[in-house]
Amino acid sequence: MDETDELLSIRAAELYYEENKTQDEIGQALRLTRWKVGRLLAQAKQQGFIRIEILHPRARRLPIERRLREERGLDDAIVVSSAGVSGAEELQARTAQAAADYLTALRPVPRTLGVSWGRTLFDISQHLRNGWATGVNVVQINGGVSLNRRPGTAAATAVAIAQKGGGSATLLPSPAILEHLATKEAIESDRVVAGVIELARSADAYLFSAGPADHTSVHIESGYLGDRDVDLLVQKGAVGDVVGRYIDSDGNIVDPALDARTIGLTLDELRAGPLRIAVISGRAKHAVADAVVRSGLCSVLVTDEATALHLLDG
Amino acid sequence: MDETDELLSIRAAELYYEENKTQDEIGQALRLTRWKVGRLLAQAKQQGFIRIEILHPRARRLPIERRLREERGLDDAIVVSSAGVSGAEELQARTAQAAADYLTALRPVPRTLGVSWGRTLFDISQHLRNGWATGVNVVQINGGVSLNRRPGTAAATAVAIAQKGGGSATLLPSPAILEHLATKEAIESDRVVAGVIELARSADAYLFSAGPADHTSVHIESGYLGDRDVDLLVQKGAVGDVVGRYIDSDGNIVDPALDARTIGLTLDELRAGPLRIAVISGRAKHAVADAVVRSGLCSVLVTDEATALHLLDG
DNA sequence: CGCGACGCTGCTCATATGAGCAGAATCGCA
DNA sequence: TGCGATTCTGCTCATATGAGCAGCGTCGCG
Repeated sequence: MDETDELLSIRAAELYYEENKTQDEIGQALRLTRWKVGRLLAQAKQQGFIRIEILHPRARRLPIERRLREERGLDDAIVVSSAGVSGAEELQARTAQAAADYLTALRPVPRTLGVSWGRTLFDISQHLRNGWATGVNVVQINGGVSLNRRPGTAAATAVAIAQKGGGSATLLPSPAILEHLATKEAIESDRVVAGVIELARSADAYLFSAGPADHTSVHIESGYLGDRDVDLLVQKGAVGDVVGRYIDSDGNIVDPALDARTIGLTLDELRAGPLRIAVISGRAKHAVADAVVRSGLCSVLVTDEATALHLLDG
Repeated sequence: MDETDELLSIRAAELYYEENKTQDEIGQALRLTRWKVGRLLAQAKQQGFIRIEILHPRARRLPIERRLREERGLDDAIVVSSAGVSGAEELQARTAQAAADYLTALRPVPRTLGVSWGRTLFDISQHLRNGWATGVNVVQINGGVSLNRRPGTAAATAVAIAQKGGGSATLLPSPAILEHLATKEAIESDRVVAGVIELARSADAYLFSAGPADHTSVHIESGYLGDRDVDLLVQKGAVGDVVGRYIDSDGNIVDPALDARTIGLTLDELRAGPLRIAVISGRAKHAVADAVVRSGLCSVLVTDEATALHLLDG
């Protein structure tokens, strides 16, 4: 397109999109045939001069979702729009809402849903409507009894999801990470705990998030790990954690000893699930989102636009 | 529009604008008639959920231009888009380009064009094409021999506009502001100077900018005023200057004594011109732009989107 | 200078879309 | 509950738009 046509296409676009003139009227104004106007508008679009945004908290980016499915091999992807977002927490809320919407629309409705816990999962539980399902049983897939915070946020999440879905929750009564391997093995061999994990293994779907490998991690907040521990994990290549297990950028466990002291489904058990919905958003989680997708931990990803574009274009 | 319809309208908009589906196809996908889809899309637009931007350095905002004409009584207005602008200087460049475009398209072509000088006018002169007019005579309308900077930027501006327009420039060989009233009167009574000012009074069109009343003012840079002087002017209510004359928010001269020492057209003489094109953009000039428009100093305004919106919505 | 190839123009025709309207459904109020 | 008022729905019809195509001009190359 030469200079003159480029300028004309902009003038035409202004009249078409801002003034709602017909292509015929624009032709008269610019002394062009209406066909020429149509072609100029097509060129303007094709050259990317026209940007159309949908400004709404529930808006999604379907073309990006398609690319995630096609280029990253996901079964499904939900990408919320970042258009007009004020701050990071708004993006979290939008993503949580989208995850809740996805769960609600999910067919067939899972009879047993395995869930992790954390800030993201809690948000999702809050965004779910009462009656989002009828009779969903929720089971925790990793340990989550908090050590120093008000106990029960993990439990509250699972219970809320279950109650609003007209079912009941099965809690995993255990800390996330134990200090000694022996303790972990003892807890794991407990009848109740073993039963819960067994139930978790057989869930129809998993819903989980991932945490960043930095000092904002919920594991530090909960007292399972110290700043020091996280620094060491990062040194070993950790980009974040999934169900309490720290992984590197390829999705491999970075510290097998630590992993052995972590209660809940293993990553391979998680990966064996038929439907694995990961909900991951925010700048800090770009790297771990990539690792989760790369290693096939999730089959469905709910995320924000910026994270999605990071996964696609680096 | 209730919650359900709002959500549906967003889904429809995604399919329509991002996936290029027809309303009929969307109807099938969402189990709606195509008429319902059309109505949902109309509602989405009307509620402002759909934003269409034209991303191009030459893009203008026609609806805002119309409002400026209608609500601020301008004969014409040119508003450049701020969409996708990286920094302040890009906005200046866009505005200067728009002013150059406006001059080039101006009919009838003015035989004599009165110009002020400054950063903005210089930019315009650079953006004009060679041969933008044939035989335009340019005359300076205010004094502009710089005291401490390389002399001639003012002259270079007028000369460039004239040369590219196939005409010649008449310079006003005088400083902008004199220290003593007597000196000013002496210079003004000089045959040559008086002749130039007389020619300036009879120009077919004026092209000028305005400066902010702050320490970035070109009058400080040129040595006509000190930081102290400007502070005093601001105290007296100055919002900026036009052709070297400082005005308050109603367009009145704030310091008559200073004004009397300023060489060039008076504001009333400027206001008497048949076509008065002001080119004003940038955050710092919002107040002075308002004063210029409010007091009828310009009949045509070339500006940026943010400044225009400031003039319209405060 | 001649000739083929390419791109651009203005058209016809098919399709997509918006305006307007009559009947159906819903609402509000007694 | 009944009834008028209002909104909503699905339609017809007019219009706007995009696809495709033949003719023209222009360009590059021999």
